[in-house]
Amino acid sequence: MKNYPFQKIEKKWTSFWIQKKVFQPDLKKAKKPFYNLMMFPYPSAEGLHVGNMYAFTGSDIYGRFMRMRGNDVFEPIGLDGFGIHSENYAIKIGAHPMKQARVTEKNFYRQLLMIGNGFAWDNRLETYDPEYYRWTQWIFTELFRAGLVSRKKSPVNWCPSCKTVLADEQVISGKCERCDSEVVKKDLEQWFFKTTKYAGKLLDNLDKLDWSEKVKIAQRNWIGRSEGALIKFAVVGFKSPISVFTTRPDTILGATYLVLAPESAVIPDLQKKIKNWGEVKKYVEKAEGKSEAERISEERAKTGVELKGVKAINPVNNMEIPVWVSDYVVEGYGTGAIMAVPAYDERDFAFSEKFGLPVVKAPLIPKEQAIKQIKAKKTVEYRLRDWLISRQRYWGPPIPLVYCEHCAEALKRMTPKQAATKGWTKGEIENSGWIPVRAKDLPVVLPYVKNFRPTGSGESPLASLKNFYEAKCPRCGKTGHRETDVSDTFLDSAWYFLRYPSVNDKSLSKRNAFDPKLTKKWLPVDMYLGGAEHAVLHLLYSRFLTMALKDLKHIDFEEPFTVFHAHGLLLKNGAKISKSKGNVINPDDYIKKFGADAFRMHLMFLGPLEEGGDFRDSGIVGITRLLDRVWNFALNFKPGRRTGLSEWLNSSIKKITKNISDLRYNVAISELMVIMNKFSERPDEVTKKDFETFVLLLAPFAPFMTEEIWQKLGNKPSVHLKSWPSFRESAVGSGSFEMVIQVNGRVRDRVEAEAGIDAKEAEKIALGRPKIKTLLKGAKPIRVIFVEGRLINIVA
RNA sequence: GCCCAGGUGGCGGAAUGGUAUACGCGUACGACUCAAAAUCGUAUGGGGUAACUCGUGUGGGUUCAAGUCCCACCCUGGGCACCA
Repeated sequence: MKNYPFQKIEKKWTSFWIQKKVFQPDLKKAKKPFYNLMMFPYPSAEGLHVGNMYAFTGSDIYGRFMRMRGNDVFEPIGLDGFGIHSENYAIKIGAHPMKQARVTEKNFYRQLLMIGNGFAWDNRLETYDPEYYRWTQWIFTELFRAGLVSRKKSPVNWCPSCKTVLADEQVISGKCERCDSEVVKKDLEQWFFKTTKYAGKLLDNLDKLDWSEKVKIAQRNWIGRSEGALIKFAVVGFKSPISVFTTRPDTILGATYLVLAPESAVIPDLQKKIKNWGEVKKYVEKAEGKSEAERISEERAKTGVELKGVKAINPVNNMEIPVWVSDYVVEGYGTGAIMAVPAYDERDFAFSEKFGLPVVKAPLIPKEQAIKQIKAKKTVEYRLRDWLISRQRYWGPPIPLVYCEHCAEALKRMTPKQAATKGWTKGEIENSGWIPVRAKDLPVVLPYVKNFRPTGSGESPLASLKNFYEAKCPRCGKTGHRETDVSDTFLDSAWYFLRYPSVNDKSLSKRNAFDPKLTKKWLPVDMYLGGAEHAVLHLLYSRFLTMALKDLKHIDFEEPFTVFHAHGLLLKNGAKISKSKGNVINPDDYIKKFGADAFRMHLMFLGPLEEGGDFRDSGIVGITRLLDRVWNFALNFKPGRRTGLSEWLNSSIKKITKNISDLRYNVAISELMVIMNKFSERPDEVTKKDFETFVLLLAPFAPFMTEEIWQKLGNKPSVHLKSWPSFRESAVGSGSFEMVIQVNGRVRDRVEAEAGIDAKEAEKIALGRPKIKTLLKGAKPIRVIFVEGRLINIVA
């Protein structure tokens, strides 16, 4: 028994594949394009995490399978190396992110080459490459011009450790998605993408997508659609009413007070009427300073202050009811004001209990009737918020806007309509004075800044560079100042899949973010694989951006990923892998020791890809044993005579094909083991074709060894471009089967029977068995159930 | 609290309502060896000498037949969380 010399063979085929561009499809001429993609990694750590290897291998096996099934598979790779994660890592190790990027890039590509994936290396991209981010900035300006970007002052999430604002999606249970610090609220003016404009479409389209169900559910919950009504409550002695949103207009008779969010603009408006203004002001200020975590830690104990002197009128019965302010009502959802119905709402009930407010169990009215009676307006509300895109950091694409006072002044002298006819864009009119940099002047290059660390002042480090922020207005040419914030990393990754097909054509890249023809041919992505943790981050942002780009007529589809599957989590000895636990697995060590094929197969054998697996060192020998056996079988192979083995192989091909399609690679591998066991038992019955079939079935899992064996068998490389073995759906009914004989549902006997027999014949055989005779003691069967080719059950 | 996913040998995990524990790890014994490793072979859910019997988180139910379907509950993992 010889050990498989993986080092030599891996080296040989790695260079062969690259030289011959085996996995580089002709993007223009491909007949059956299949875009197979795994979420690209962010190179923030020492090297590729074993979790990345796990996911990439899972994706690659699918890609190789689809290639052998006759598709032109495009499997690109790149790095998401721009942004806060890479910058934080650079800070941690005391390097400059611009220099560090080159170091990590080299290491990541080395590792990604090692695992033997069929990547289209010519199309790789890095998000920090100015040739890439010029188009990230271009997308920003396109959305800006179309009125999908707005500058708003609002209470936003601020991470005190990362010293920047964050989007809602990047706050996980009150903590920063990157560094786990508690996030606080700050009132700041920031740039937002209007994701809420697409809330309805983002939700409705989910039904049409072939995605992991849990991810769709997470998105549905995040978007949070509620049908309800807006109800106006007049305020005694005040001109404008207070508008509330409710999903239960039918409970209006039980509405005994109103509650406003502390941030509600209605409160300052009512200042003159509020008799206890000092107390109210104090409460509002305190509530605004609370962090998310603080609000949670208070276990929902209700606090609040009555706005004394303010009375609202319940429109259904004209009762005067008090108005309160409390932080259990949130600004930014509905109108930031509610009607409290303590008899029908738990939270309102708790509040009433605490402050001794009346609980009126009033009769309910049918919803439609209630809406009509109080002249309410039916509406749909979404939980989804706009995407906060500004970051007060260094390592990202500068937001390509210039503020120009002259243009702001000019706009003031026009109505929006007039401005529009004069060629001002929607975004420029909405955000007076802000002018996007023209496409031909992009990219706005990120300058080298020695002191790149975040300042914490609410401004990016770029704000300290006069020669950066001083800029000519793209519209009037007078001196203005640049926006100095950079954009969110998630914007970089929200469109990279659009860029891949177009990336290697350098002449093209100067003109287009994505070539229309190539985009039409290759997109949307046919198979996307990645982590479920991106359910409401990357996956939602990408969907939004794709919809926006479609509406701007840059692409002709609105969903980026036709199929998406989430891979599971890889554990080590039952525990989560983390640096703090010290159980990090370095893939390099394993590949060096066992070879890439063994490492790939070991990872995939742990469990179904979508459920993850538990990595234990002990298990890998099962795979190396298999590979050594295959290798030795190949070395000693002498073609055998054709027998029943070929027939039996048919069902194995069928099983393996089905299990790969379902991403159940663990079961496919076990079936490969079954075949090898059978081959070892009866080596002189294995024909050349049988063995070649096996090699083809093994190829997606062990790309290096199978390539070598394929050549040893006298075939031309590459095995990975050959056709997947075919199979017949139904087994040919020949020979015999083991018939199980049950009595009252219990297995009592087994007998070899002819394949084609019917129920009557089966019954005759069964009743003739001595064991069954004894059991029945002469009793006549009440009923006999026969399952063809499997079993017979005698009910007595 | 709500919403998902899941509880199967010592372990990772298989099982179109039809032979529970495939495949692999581990363990035991045997072969080879001076010996060990590697490799190969055999066995391996519990109880029982055996016939047999009990077994897929718990308790019910449907069915000729339930790990699989239905009802109730327990536990674990994940997500959301004062969204009116």
